[in-house]
Amino acid sequence: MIDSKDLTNRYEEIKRNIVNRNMKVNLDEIINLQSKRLELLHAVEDLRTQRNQNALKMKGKLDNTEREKLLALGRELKDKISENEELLSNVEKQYISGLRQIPNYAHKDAPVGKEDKDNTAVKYVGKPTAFSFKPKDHIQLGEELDIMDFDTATKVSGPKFYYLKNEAVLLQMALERYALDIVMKHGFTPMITPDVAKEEILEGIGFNPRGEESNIYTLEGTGTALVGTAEITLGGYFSGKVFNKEELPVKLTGLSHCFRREAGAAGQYSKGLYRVHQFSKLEMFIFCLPEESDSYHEKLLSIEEEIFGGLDLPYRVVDTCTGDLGAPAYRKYDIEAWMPGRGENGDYGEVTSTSNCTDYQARNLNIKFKDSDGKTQYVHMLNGTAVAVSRAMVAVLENNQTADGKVIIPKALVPYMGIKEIKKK
RNA sequence: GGAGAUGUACCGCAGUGGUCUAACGGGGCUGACUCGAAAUCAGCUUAGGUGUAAGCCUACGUGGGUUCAAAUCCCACCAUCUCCGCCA
Repeated sequence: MIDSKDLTNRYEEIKRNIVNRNMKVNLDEIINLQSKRLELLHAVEDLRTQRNQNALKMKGKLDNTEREKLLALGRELKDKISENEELLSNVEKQYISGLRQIPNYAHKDAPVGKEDKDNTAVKYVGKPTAFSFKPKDHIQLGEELDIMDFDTATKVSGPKFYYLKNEAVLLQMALERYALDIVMKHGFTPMITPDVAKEEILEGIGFNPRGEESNIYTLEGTGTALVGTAEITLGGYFSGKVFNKEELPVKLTGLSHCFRREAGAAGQYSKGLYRVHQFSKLEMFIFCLPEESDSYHEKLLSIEEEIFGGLDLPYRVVDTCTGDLGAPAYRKYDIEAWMPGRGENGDYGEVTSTSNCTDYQARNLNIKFKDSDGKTQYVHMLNGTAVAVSRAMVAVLENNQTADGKVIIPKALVPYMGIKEIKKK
């Protein structure tokens, strides 16, 4: 969430930002709750002071009438306190949940727009792959090469699940290891993270585990959920932590499964491996000083480009518009790879995403650093995809197919796979 | 899953109803002594909220309860350790 003091200090800016992000938040009501909360807090604190002083008077020996008087007052205060505390806690809950609805500020250069159409392509690398034949999509390739099985997965697990077989298994592991080596080279600590997280962590990162809109699978009765990304477990890793200034930046990279409900997602653009309930992803995460987060964000993007560019795949970089940012993000870049089997004649499809969430998540998760003068401030937190295996696989297979139905393995992956091509059995 | 023990501030640990404003020790910081260091001595050293400020309020694993008053008593839960059972 944002700093509660900003509600009045930066009122106009917050209001404009909510509009730019195409969100509906009743800011005035939240401000109203804030002052109501403060009023009740003062009342409760005043009553507690009276209670404490009254109790203090009863320490020593007292005569009976005096004692009875103090006891009566104590009882009266006790009732008043619990009455007011209940009011306070109700108002507080509403206030906090309102405060959490307010999105992060947006970077001044983030394009203003309502939906993904308004995202700005800032860079093109390579040209859409040209074929002398009609290219197949990855689903057809996967079946013909006997490396994927969607139908059986639907029978066993339901729609939007998949089995990988044979070379696709090697390809998944090769992609993970290839990306891991690059990310480690940049000083990230490798981790394999839990695939389950507590709801308070999910919410701190900015995911809503509850409700129809939620993209998260909750584990009933446990207070936990399956993670949609290792961003959750990497970001939650330091919840409650106070860093010394010299300890920053901390750079982590985590490999995890990712589970997403994707309720209602269907159609041409979601087929096959592109949108699935479960996939594997290597995620990068940085905790840093506020003044450094913009430059680390650029750094995360450049690592993503190094990974994707290294596979010789055509892609573009997109600067995400305000309406498409997601509440915690201050700025977000996506890499969209060319996918020849997407849509009628091929299209770009998102393969990575990197966000600078500034102090928005840190305030929820209480992650700070101690300045040289001993003051504490919230850290800035950034995340970025190193490789989302299923989507990377779509791009690799579809771009590297040949007229005779084979797939040529990108040079960078050959050492990790031990083979140069995938052909029919 | 069963039995027992433990959970207190950066670390260790004391505290079984009211000066707990959380002792004591370690560590850290500042200063004195010293050419400098060690040793020694003195002082400081949890976080959040609220208030112009003095101050006040909150937090002793978490959540409830009892009481005029809870680190302390009661209930539930969580975590850690030891032993047993099961298990990749």
